[in-house]
Amino acid sequence: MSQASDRVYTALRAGILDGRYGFGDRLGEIEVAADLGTSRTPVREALRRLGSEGLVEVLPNRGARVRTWTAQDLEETYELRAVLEGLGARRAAGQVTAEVVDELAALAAEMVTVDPSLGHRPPGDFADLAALNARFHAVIVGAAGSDRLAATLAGLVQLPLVMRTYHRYTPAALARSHAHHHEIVDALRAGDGAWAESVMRSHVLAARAVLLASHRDGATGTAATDPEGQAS
Amino acid sequence: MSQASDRVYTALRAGILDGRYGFGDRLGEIEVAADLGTSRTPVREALRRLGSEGLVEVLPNRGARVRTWTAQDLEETYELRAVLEGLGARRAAGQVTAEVVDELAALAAEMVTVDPSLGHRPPGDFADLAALNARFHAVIVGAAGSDRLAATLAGLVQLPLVMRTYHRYTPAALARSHAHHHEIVDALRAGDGAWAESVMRSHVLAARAVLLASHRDGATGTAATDPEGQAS
DNA sequence: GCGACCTAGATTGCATGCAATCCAGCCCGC
DNA sequence: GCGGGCTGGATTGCATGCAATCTAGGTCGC
Repeated sequence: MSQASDRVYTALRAGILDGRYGFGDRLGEIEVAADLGTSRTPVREALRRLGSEGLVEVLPNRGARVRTWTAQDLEETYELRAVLEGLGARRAAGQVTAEVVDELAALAAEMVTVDPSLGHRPPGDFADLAALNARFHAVIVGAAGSDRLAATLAGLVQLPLVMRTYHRYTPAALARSHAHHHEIVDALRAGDGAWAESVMRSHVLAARAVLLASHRDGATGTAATDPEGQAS
Repeated sequence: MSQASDRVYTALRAGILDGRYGFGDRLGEIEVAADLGTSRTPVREALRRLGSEGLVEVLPNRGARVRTWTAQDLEETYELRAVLEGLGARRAAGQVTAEVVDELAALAAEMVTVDPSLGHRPPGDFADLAALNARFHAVIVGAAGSDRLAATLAGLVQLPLVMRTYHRYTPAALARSHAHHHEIVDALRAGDGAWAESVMRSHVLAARAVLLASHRDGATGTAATDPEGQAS
């Protein structure tokens, strides 16, 4: 992490995710290097890395730009996540420990207590909810015990982060999301892989529906001033 | 492709897949650069790229080495492929054209005619079979029409290539593989997504069983002198 | 007036020099 | 004899110079 290359990667990634760099913005090597006080070499490496993760597109001899997302990109990504997170939940159900289930139950419960739509936070303040949700999903993927699955998913979760997903949820959709979380915990505690997989798939596909609906309503998803707020 | 970085990437990838570089071999930047007649910069880029695809592991300040595969790596990778290629088959069933189905049928038929175990090729000559099989799967993924799925799978198919999979198939397993191919074609022609998905999953999981069995029998999978021969 | 060509500036891609880090072997002390 | 520390060699990581490529603007011809 003291490596310059990693610093540049982290900085660029954060800049894209919180909207400092908007969709389609050019990322010139010289410009970025100057901004971050380093040389072009680590910047090149970071850009290639971000390119392989799908956050930026690099054109030969023409530099890199922040990738723009179409409705189809959203749909494909969430379809993949539904399948892969479903697989993760199924695997987790077969080997998760009681301690981890308890942790997940605590996370699910806490998410309800920080839901702005339920009056526990100022309206629009989804920061805590998003963080807890991310952790909830991360714990399940971890409990699946497949490094390969975790790595594959890591390359897909990037996209939702820039969309400030939670801001698009209606209170009803949020309530459904909470219900899903609790149901997933129950399925895992029961050791029922098929159940856990099924609920997880529903959970992700429901998130996809929310995003697609809001996408159709003209919200282009240009990440604005708000760093957090991704869901599912 | 005239780009030096791409040339190095292709050369290294080929070298790993056909066993010129064995599992665990060190890939020094200077050494590789000298071998390929270029400088260290494009070599570095190629190594990072191969690292993100899982073919080599790069350790900070310690260089890159060809990744070694455990039984668990095999299992996880094939589990992911089963799910993802199943998804691809399901999507393809809903939108594939008659022309593409005909092409797949032709590929499936031709695979039978080049099967060494059926006496149509010298024993052990799986080159044509492997090439046709790769094309068969690629056509289906293409027919699924999801760039994101194709990209995700591309990062997973790397592994089987080094294992010379087909050499481990028994004649009975090969016959089953052919039967799967024909059944997938039938399911696609019928537009039956659930059927196509199910058969494709069986197909990949059967391949996993072959690999795992042969892995247990002490075959470490160190790709030897034979460039081709991957299956499913 | 419009379009193709050409040139200039800028940017990426590659090569190479230098500093930081790591590993192996050796030496010294116990 | 054995273990810890240290030093030398080698290798990676970063910085920077140079060549190749691309884009933009203008100019010339029609």
